[in-house]
Amino acid sequence: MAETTERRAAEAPTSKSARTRERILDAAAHVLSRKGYAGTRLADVAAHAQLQAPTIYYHFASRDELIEEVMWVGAARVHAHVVAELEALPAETSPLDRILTAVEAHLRYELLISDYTTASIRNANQVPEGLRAKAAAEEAAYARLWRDLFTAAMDAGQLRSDLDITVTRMLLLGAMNWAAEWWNPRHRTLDDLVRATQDMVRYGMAPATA
Amino acid sequence: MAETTERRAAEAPTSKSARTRERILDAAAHVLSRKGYAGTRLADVAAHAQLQAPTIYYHFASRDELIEEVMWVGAARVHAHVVAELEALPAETSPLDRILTAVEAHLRYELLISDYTTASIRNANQVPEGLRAKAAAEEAAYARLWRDLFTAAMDAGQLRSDLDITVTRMLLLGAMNWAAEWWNPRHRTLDDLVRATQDMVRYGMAPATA
DNA sequence: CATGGAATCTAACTAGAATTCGAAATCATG
DNA sequence: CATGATTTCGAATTCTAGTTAGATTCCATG
Repeated sequence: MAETTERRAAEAPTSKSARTRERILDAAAHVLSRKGYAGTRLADVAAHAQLQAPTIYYHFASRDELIEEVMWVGAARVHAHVVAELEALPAETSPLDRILTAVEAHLRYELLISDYTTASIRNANQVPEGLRAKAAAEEAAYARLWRDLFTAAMDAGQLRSDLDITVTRMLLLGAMNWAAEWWNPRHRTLDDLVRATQDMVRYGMAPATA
Repeated sequence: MAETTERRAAEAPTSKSARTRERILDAAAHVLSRKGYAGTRLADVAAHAQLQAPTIYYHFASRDELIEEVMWVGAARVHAHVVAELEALPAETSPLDRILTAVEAHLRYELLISDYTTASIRNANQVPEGLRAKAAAEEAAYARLWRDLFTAAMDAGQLRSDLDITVTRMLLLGAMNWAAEWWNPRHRTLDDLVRATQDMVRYGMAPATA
């Protein structure tokens, strides 16, 4: 987490214009993640960013361009975060442990840090094709990362040999993405959620003897 | 205006009015599942139902009432389908096998049979509060069904004793719900998806020996 | 075949929201 | 403090889409 703060500090916008632009993007991510593509009103975004709607046009060419950037940034930031966490691991870390680390990184970023991620996740299928190009490319790269993690674990014999790693990978990502719809920090700590997800990966639900 | 208080919606439509009403509902479910709440245009719904937009008002009082019914029907129908499949099981079926049956029933209904289910799933968090009451009540009842399935399996010793059944249940439902976002019958059969999901429940990903 | 209710249509109204434009306010700098 | 550039705003424009009203077509029945 200190790492994230550091990275954010490094990317901290300097000029006033850049800071306002970032505030608008943040507000758009917030609204987009809750109201969906068609339901995102520039007036709402402006209110969250504490300015008037027309001001947005000084920083973005159009509503669609603003949304396109939110979607793209959302996908790019989880990806970068997970990559960073994986690279921080000791070189000898086993493939299965790398998957468990990726699980934790994905959940933490999605649920704690970023409205962008939930915005891009929830609207992946609602946004018009034209706006999806950059985001889709990022998502494809992120999917490759996960595919490689699973392939490595399978090659190392750390996964059931009859496991359908393509389907299972999507099921796992789905379980994590959906957590944004129901997880409530008042009912369960994020630590508990992370642990339950990792246990699910390792052990399933049934006792080992079954 | 046709009687709006009518309850038996899923049965075979008799009158011409009832059939048209059903066609509009089907079209609304289709559009809603793809465009989201705010993106659902009555003109699109009308086009899918092969009629003009104002005709919808002969069968529904407003756009919101139409959408409310789609959301409610969506939740109610999966629930009813899963219940029916469970009741068809022999009385001596083990709690774990009942969970696996529910998994299969949920996936098949969601992915094969019903646009309503995906519509209600995808829009649960986007629809305004006022429209969510009936759907939310249905979803709560459905959640209780799953909770009872898990509790029974835990009591029977068919789940790991340290399993967090609340979180795990939501992870499982999330994995299944998310499948609507990515599952493509051209890449994987539904049978394969069902099997992979059930295996995930039973065995997790790692080999039993690990 | 006539008739009246049921069902659907076309045309018009209206509200909301993206966008544009020119004025006003703010800010950096000499 | 003055001035020009940067940034923000209020007002006006335009387009979209829900809704209403009234006319028209469909259809069962005597």
